[in-house]
Amino acid sequence: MPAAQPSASPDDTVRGSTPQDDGPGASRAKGRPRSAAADLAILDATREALAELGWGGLTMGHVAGRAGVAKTTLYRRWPSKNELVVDAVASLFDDLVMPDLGSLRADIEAVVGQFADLLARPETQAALLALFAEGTRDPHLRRRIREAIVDPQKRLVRQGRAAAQARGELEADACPASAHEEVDIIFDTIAGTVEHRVLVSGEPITPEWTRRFTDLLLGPLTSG
Amino acid sequence: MPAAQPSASPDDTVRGSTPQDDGPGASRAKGRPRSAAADLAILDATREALAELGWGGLTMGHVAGRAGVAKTTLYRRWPSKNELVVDAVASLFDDLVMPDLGSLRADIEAVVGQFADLLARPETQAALLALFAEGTRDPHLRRRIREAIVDPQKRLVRQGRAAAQARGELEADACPASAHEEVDIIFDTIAGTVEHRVLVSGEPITPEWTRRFTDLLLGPLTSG
DNA sequence: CTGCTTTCGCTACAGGTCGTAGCGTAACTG
DNA sequence: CAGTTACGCTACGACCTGTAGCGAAAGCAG
Repeated sequence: MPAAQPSASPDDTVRGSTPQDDGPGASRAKGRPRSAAADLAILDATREALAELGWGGLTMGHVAGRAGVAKTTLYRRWPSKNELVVDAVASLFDDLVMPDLGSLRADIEAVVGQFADLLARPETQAALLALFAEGTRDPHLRRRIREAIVDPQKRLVRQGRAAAQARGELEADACPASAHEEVDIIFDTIAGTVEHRVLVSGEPITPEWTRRFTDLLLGPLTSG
Repeated sequence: MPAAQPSASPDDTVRGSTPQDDGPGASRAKGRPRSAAADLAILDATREALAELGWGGLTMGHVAGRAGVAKTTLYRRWPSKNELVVDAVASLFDDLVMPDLGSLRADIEAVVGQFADLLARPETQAALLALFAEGTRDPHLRRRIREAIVDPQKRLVRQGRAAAQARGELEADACPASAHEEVDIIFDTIAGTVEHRVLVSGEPITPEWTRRFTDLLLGPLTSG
């Protein structure tokens, strides 16, 4: 087990979505630069392998071969399979958008539908729960997952609430702290429920199901 | 609690949790019987190893050594790590009970609290999401997980609804099919949300959070 | 008691993955 | 040009998997 920093690499990539995300002014232009094409090839190969072979079938050697890179090149950028998959999957979640369709119900149903479609993709299915599982044992990885995948999507809840408040469907926030808690609860509820329905129960998200689930969410929001 | 039954039935099936569940008509009681003590030792060792080393650190060889059994004995009963862990973890979920505290709100909050406590245990944390992840790629395993772990807990929702209906807090079910869908939605919502909060967001289930989450659930249930 | 059957613990094995090290070469900078 | 870094390749020890073979043990039928 990698007890300590395994990478003596000069840049410890513990942040943004791209491994060689050299910050502004980070004068990293001394030797041969890392190939950006290799990054894309590796991330693409990771998503493909994820969809084809699943989490358990994905190996660093396979990804390297498929991407046309040496295995050592892979390890030079990502210290482990977990971190690699976080970056490979994170971008998929950026396609989610808050549509603003004119009513809170329509907005919720639209977002639930988008999330269901995302969870129907084999890459996502193979990676998401496995990453979450690894994250329960590795606080650093969990933080990375939250920063790259989970937390950015909370914008959807905030945008939806703001739109509904502008329409008068929801009251304005009493205090910021309470609003923050509310956003967290709504987010955990939508994300957790849809994930459980699709990935654990293994049953599809139908329009009928979405309608009933939205009924559940809308009750307290609209009544008080 | 498989008390050593000296009776004729050598295979006291505990809801199919017995390893390598030979179907009906399987010839038994011919040669040397399998050691029941070994089963218990293996399942205990599995839970211990899960808590100590996590899902990734758990290996068949390690479990065998810790249980004082040969590795071949382990493979003779469970074909893979996944199936072993299903059985090792399933029993933990049987402790959940529906208390019937006199109000639907109190009942929900109590069950959420129990589930949160269960998810706080390291064995559960290490195993649950990893099993779910494996289940997304293996329909047979997913079915086993549902039968052994997930579906049995839906009784809690049914019992809670029945008690609330007896109290007059909820209307009687219109039609059985609709009631079944309702139970599924409630279950996926409670299980998924609490799991997401604890295992993904990594934040604790406080009484305050439980109260707000119950508000969310209670809205539509009580209003109609 | 004597076979028959099955399980048990042990050892060994081939196959695969991990993560690292070493090498010579390629690319880019000052 | 020298200096620095990335690259592809090969090889390696360590580990886990799942199976096979062996002799011994534990039951049951006669």
